Amino acid sequence: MSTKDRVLTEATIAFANQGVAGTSLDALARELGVTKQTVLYHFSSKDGLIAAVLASAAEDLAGELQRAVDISEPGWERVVATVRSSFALAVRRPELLGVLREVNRLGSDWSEVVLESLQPLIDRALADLSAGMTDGRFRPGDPQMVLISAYAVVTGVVSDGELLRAVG
Amino acid sequence: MSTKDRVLTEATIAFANQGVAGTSLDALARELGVTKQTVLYHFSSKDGLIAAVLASAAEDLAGELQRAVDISEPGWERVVATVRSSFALAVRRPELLGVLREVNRLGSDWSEVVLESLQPLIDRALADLSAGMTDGRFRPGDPQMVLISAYAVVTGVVSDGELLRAVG
DNA sequence: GCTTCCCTTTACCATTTGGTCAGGATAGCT
DNA sequence: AGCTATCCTGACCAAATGGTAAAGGGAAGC
Repeated sequence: MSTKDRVLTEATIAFANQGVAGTSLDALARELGVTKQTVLYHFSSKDGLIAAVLASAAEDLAGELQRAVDISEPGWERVVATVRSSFALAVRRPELLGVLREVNRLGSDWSEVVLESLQPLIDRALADLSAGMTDGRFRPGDPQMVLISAYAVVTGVVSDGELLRAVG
Repeated sequence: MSTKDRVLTEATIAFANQGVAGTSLDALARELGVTKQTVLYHFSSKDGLIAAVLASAAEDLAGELQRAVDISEPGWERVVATVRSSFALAVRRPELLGVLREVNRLGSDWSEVVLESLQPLIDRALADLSAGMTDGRFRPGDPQMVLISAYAVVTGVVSDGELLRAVG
């Protein structure tokens, strides 16, 4: 793996675990066994690195979810497949969801980078849920609330480890 | 309100919004119209401030939830009252849940400070859920998973504003 | 051989960080 | 009046922060 890619993946993990503000370029570089200037060579600034991390994380996330949608039939089966795949992804690559959460405190300028990849998936999920509810395949309810709850539960289970311990 | 209390409440909000690492003592003091040394006078170090914020937030949270539990009858009514009160609290003082989330990246040393106040409530909720499930008042399921999901949804709805916008 | 391009490092820099130390203001007590 | 305790600030510090400038090293092309 190229140094640039190693920086990207390590930065994603660090941003998810310690937060963007809690991750210094020095610490990140040290973790990789390079100097901070190497990081700044590949990503011209910390903001540049953030943008790259967000874009790649969103793309990965969207890609994996899209695959789960594509291999399943519409209806309930697709819902199950998507949820199952989301949990599997959350276990395999928790940093993707961690980084997604970090977007909230970076502000709306940054969220655009992420939503560019995710918005189509969100819209499609809402449409599918809505359709399934009207023709009686799903229990009626607010599709937006269902989606938000699903997202919150998945990310919560994978990201809120400390509080999870308290519950058991 | 005393300066010390003002620092505490402002620090809670700042920690919840920008994260602990993203909140400098200088910025916090500037927000309050005092100098950093004033902050360090009341809380001898940043770690001391963190500890105070966590303790007070956990206590507030536990107190408000406890009240909701106490004024309602056991059973389904209590579940509804607790959920309703949680949402109301999350809207009124979102920083309490934000700070709770921040504990996850501070590490297990810090979570002890928080859990000291919250563990009794968690245990009681688990016991009540479990009892209600066995005697048929609630739909059977995993009490721990129910509690975690409820927590995740409430905090997610209140803290993940940016992603919420994408859903609508 | 030499040059060129890509990658990485060493050497700096200005600013910000958490934190210390020595005061100063103000109120209450004797 | 003096004295003390409480609260707050200015000056300062070492370390860490994001970032720049220059230079070395190695492989490929000529």
